Amino acid sequence: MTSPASGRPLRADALRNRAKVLAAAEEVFAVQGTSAPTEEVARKAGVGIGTVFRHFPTKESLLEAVLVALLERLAAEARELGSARDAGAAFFGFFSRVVAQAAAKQAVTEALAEAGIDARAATGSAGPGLKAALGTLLERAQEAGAVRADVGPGEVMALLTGMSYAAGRAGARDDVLKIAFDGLRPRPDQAGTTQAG
Amino acid sequence: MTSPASGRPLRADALRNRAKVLAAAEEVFAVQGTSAPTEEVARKAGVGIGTVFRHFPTKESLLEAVLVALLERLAAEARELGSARDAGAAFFGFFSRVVAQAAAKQAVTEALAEAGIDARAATGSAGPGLKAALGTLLERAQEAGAVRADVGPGEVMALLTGMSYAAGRAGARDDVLKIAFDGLRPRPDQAGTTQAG
DNA sequence: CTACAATCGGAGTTGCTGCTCCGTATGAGA
DNA sequence: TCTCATACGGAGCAGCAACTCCGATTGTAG
Repeated sequence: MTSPASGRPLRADALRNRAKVLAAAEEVFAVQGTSAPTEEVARKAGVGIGTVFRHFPTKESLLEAVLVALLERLAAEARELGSARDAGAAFFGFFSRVVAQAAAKQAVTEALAEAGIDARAATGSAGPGLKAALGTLLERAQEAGAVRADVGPGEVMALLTGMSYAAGRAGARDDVLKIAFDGLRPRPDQAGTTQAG
Repeated sequence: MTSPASGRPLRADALRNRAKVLAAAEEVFAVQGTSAPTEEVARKAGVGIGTVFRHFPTKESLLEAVLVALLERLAAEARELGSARDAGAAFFGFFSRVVAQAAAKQAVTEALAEAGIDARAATGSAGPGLKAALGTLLERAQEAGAVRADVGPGEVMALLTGMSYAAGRAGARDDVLKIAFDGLRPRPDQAGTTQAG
């Protein structure tokens, strides 16, 4: 996505501006939330509004580009951890890192929420990417006996999304994560004593 | 809050309209989100916009009234369960019910998130009310041995908020709750094997 | 260096939404 | 029933933010 769908490559300055806009958007949306005005992004990037809208024809497309970038970065991180020695530590560590990022950047939580809604066209490619990478991490952790066997990637994504939201809004980061992690670990004794109604 | 702060009571029709507006607002915000236009609320209530703004001088005050109502209803429900025979079932059941409501009404999640941020002036009275009622439920469940002893109301509120968000956005309601509940139960063996960094 | 197409900047347009204002309608006390 | 303060309705105002347009600028091929 560094050249237009049609024909020739972007001019050098256009490419530079595109990157500046994307970086500025990420920061602005992280700090002020995704409802921040587009003009703010333009100002931060040091370009005119027209330039922002030329590269991203709607605000939604700009937002999507930012979310996709965030998701891809997370997915890449997850993939790197896929070959770690301690699968349990890799899984829980990644989980923690995502939540920590979400606490700092509200946009991360939104990205996760959108990624969870698979049928969604937006972030369509990056969402599954993260989910797949997370799935690998999860499987290895389960094989290593660090995570209970009866949970799938979908539940982990949902839990991750929820914890990210809680970390950003309510306080108590680590204490709540501790509860979630204990819930994810294998239960030593009884197999299923759950009343969820 | 059924009569104006100043002097005499509301006229009968005014009282009726106030209730209609509040009910309509709750439904509209639940279905369309809290950014739904005020005019939509007026339409649903069958009154003019002027009437909405007379009873609630700003949109924020209308939203606050809705959230307070939701929180108070939840708090009342929690208080009723406070004397149930099975303290564990009462606690987990209440938790489930709140999450189920949040899945249906986006506004509930927002109410919880605001209630979690204590210093907030809005919903200032209802937030602590829910937290206190939840705290009682939690304590009794802990005394009954149904919930681990090392968690407080703050963590439970945060977990509740996160689960509510996840229920509304990502799928997987019961499965994720099951994980959270297992995390809340006492661990039979080791006391604290948690790596949260 | 020149020519020109690609790109830029930002004032202006458009549409939406919170909120106000005031003429009209109505509940309630006398 | 009569009176009038209370309350109503909804057109209109104000501000904001997404998006467009075009004259000015700039990268780059020849």
